[in-house]
Amino acid sequence: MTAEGELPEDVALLWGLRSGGRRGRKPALTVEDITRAAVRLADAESLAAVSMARVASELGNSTMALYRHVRSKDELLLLMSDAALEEPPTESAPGEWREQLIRWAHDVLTMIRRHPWYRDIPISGPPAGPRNLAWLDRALAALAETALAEEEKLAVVMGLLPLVHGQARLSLDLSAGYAADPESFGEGYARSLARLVDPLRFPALSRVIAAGVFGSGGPPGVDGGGTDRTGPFDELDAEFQFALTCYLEGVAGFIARRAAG
Amino acid sequence: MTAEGELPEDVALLWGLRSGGRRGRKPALTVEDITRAAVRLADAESLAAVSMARVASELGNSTMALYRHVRSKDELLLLMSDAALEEPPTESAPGEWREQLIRWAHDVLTMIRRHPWYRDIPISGPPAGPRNLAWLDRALAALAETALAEEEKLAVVMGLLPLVHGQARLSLDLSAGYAADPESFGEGYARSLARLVDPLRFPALSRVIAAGVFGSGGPPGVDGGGTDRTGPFDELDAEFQFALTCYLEGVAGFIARRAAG
DNA sequence: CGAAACAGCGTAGGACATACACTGAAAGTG
DNA sequence: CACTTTCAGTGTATGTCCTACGCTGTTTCG
Repeated sequence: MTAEGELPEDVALLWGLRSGGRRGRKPALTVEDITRAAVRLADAESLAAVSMARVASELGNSTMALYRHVRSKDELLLLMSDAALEEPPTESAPGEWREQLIRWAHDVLTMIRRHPWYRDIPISGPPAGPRNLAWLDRALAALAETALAEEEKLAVVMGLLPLVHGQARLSLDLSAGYAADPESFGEGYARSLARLVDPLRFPALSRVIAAGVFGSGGPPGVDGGGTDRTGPFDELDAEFQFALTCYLEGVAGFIARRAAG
Repeated sequence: MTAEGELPEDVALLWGLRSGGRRGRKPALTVEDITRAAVRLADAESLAAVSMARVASELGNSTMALYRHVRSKDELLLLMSDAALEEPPTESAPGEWREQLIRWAHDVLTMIRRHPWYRDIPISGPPAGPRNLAWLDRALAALAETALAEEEKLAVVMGLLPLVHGQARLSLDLSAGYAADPESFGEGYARSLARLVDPLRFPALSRVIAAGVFGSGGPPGVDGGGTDRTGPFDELDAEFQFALTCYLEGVAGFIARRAAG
């Protein structure tokens, strides 16, 4: 498609622009096939289940066949990280910038929750994959009508990103922990804390414990840790909602100041 | 110390309350030794370098000796995650709640940066380790004088946490990526983007690119990816500062409303 | 002095990523 | 059609990892 000029290897791979000669045996595998199989595996089990051998056998090929299409497992992970992001909705979202960003953050969050392994893939560089950039674009588009400079729009989005990712990671880790050992949450957890936390050493914390905050509302609502996780994350979602609202209120103040001065 | 009653295994381990008989051969290794050695290894190289074999040989023992003190590698990781957190400063911080929380967030951030592997350890449950709770206590203490209910104080802190952790992860991942391949940042990155990003498909994004935002201020300032990373993280720190300010401004509004109503 | 309890060690099994040399198929060239 | 080049997929081997299991030798209690 576009000339492949001098693009970095990784970027070319992400955009499907690996040159590829036209002589020799016809490939039976494509990069897309491999990525899809890996994503399916990760969705069904976990990122740990994604080994080159498993992916290859899932495709009915030998392990080493994959290395013709992918330089290393890290490259495969890179591909997976872009494939996990589904195409963002194209119709422009309704509402002013704040509602749009809230919507965006929730979309990202539920998307990550559909692919819980996403959080375990290390980010090795700035966003470069097509889907990743599509989501970035959508967030920036929400701020298009505001009085912010382009650089400031980016800063707002880049501030939002860790909030969403951090929230996703926290809630998913806790869900996984809860699924693995429900005993360490709720009641039992509260009792352990009460026993261990010395009111002299941890005054503020023990006041919170004494208020019984930890007792009832245990961990996030989890449907069982299965493959498709659309269940209620009410408790933590409320926290996320709160944090998001606070952040955006701060941004609103910033925008108002920009518009005025 | 405190009776070990019915504490969960993990919690007992974290608080150093593993029973341990007094008969038999004297232990040459303690859990603390093992944890310290593992942390030292992770600091010096990476979390991937922390294998049971490496840790054991670092201590001049055989691999399997460690399993007398630790049930699995996951338990060791759990111990490491609490050990990475240094004891928070005990003198109560000056200033009102907002300054204190900013200070707290920066302390946490620099602490994580001193132990970059911290972000790779999966969180398997609610905070239970002594140091972890100490930091939680300090954050809650900052809000002690405010008009918030105990539950709301916790919500404010729990909202702050993903922000800090997400920021830490993002900035460290990017630093690592930059150290591994500086070409994919700055100039080259901007040029790749300009070539790949179709203004029709990504209108908002290409406006940002056209504004030259990506060109100059590339990645975080990194001193080389070595062991001790106290170098300037200026670029991303500014972004973090911005996000933090926005969040806390929202919290301030919330507190004001609580105090009024 | 037994006997029980306990720390550390050696081995072995199963999993992993991947380097390397190989086989055989497709496409171009004469 | 024959021959060569280029490339896809395979098999083997190396070095790493975690950890289950059984053993040896030491310490302390009855």
